[in-house]
Amino acid sequence: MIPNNAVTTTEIEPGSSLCDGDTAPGAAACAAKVRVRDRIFDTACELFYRQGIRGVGVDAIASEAGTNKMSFYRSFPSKDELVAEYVREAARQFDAWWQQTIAPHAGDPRRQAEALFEATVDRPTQHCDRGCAMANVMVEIHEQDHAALQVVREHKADVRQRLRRLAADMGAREPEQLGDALMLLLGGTHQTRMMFAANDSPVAVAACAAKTLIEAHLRRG
Amino acid sequence: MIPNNAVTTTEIEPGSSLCDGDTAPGAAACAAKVRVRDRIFDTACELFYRQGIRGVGVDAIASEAGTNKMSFYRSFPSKDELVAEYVREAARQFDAWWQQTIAPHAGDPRRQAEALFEATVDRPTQHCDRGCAMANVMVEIHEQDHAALQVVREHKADVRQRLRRLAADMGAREPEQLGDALMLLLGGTHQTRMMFAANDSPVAVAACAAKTLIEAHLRRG
DNA sequence: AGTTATAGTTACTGACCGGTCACACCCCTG
DNA sequence: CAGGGGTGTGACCGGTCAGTAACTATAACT
Repeated sequence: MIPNNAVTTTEIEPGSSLCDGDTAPGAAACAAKVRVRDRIFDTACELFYRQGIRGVGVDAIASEAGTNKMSFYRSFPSKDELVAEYVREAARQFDAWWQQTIAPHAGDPRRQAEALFEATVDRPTQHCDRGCAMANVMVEIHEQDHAALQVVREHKADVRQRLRRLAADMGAREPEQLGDALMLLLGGTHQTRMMFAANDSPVAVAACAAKTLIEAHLRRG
Repeated sequence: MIPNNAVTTTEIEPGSSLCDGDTAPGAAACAAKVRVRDRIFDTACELFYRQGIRGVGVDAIASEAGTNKMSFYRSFPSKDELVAEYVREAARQFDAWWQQTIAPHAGDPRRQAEALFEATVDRPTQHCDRGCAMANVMVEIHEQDHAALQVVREHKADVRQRLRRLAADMGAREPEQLGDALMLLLGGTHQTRMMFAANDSPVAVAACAAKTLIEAHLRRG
């Protein structure tokens, strides 16, 4: 219903009389609208992650965001669409994290892969650890044709390709195999983070295990 | 409320006049009760796994089991207790699977560990693949004091210990590290199974990755 | 025959959920 | 000042949920 990055419900074409140009007539109202929508969305993302999709209702989201249900439904056509948007946002954040983690080691794919696992292990425990948001959505939604699930599947396939490419770039003889192994390890790291206290968790060895896998695949490569 | 393996709501002590002895007066009725309770429980386990805890109501469970809600509440004190029992059953089934997979390779812990991963990869896709039942419960329930969650945490800690012991028995120099790495890999395998089609899934390399990790830890051990 | 325990049926409660309607409010703009 | 768009408010609808009550039916045992 709503496009991926919906801004307002009003028409905003280039050259429109609203929300463009420097003086931006109506900019205040438009910004306020955006602010409300974003407030709702940010709140929803946090609640969805912490309490699960089905564990939080639109009423709770709205009131937690300091507004009400009607304002919610003025910004989002349905809860299902909000969930889909939540997953897209999670994918965007993952992409940003990935690029940011990779960047310092440009040209060294092996270090890049290792850095990804190190960053996963050392990930700050800001919000309570609930594992991978995508995977959790996959668990909670059992309607196989839900829009959010398609996003999750695409994202996971994308991550798989990235890891395979990393493996290929570092010169592994069987890059698909190494990439997939790292994929399993990464998924397991996120999943396991959910179940153990941070101070004594198998997660601690994730980076080490990744290095071992990489080393083994390069040794005979 | 109800003990783990509740049989009936009536008093059944040794020497009671009901449901004991060889001729077993009342055995038919007792068996029928057990049958109903088990029918409900089996149905609940399957529905919980396939559609998630929150995705299926007690009414659906009861009618799918060919009975009704009242019979459900005569066998289980609440849905939450049923969920806890479901998790315990999942743990029991996991234990049985583990022992059965381990048994043919008694005395060879390395082969045992490898067999566990091979069995995980080759696990028949009987019911739709929804990953690890325990992990899914962990995702779906956000009340941290829920009885089911404690069972999950204990089970995961138990599996961790088993893998660490396997690693130690096979002579790894750092058994905790290898055991934990295998733990991550195993969790990731279950999680990843959910997201990819069986004919082209990273899951295929799980056993191979496990062997690589073991090999690396034994080589320098 | 009468007792007893188990099971099926219907209807109900109270709470919550997703979603909508109607109306009042406020603030900006013309 | 008048108008209008975005926002807050409360009531409401239809549906689902967990859980309960009361009655009936069916056996089997005494």
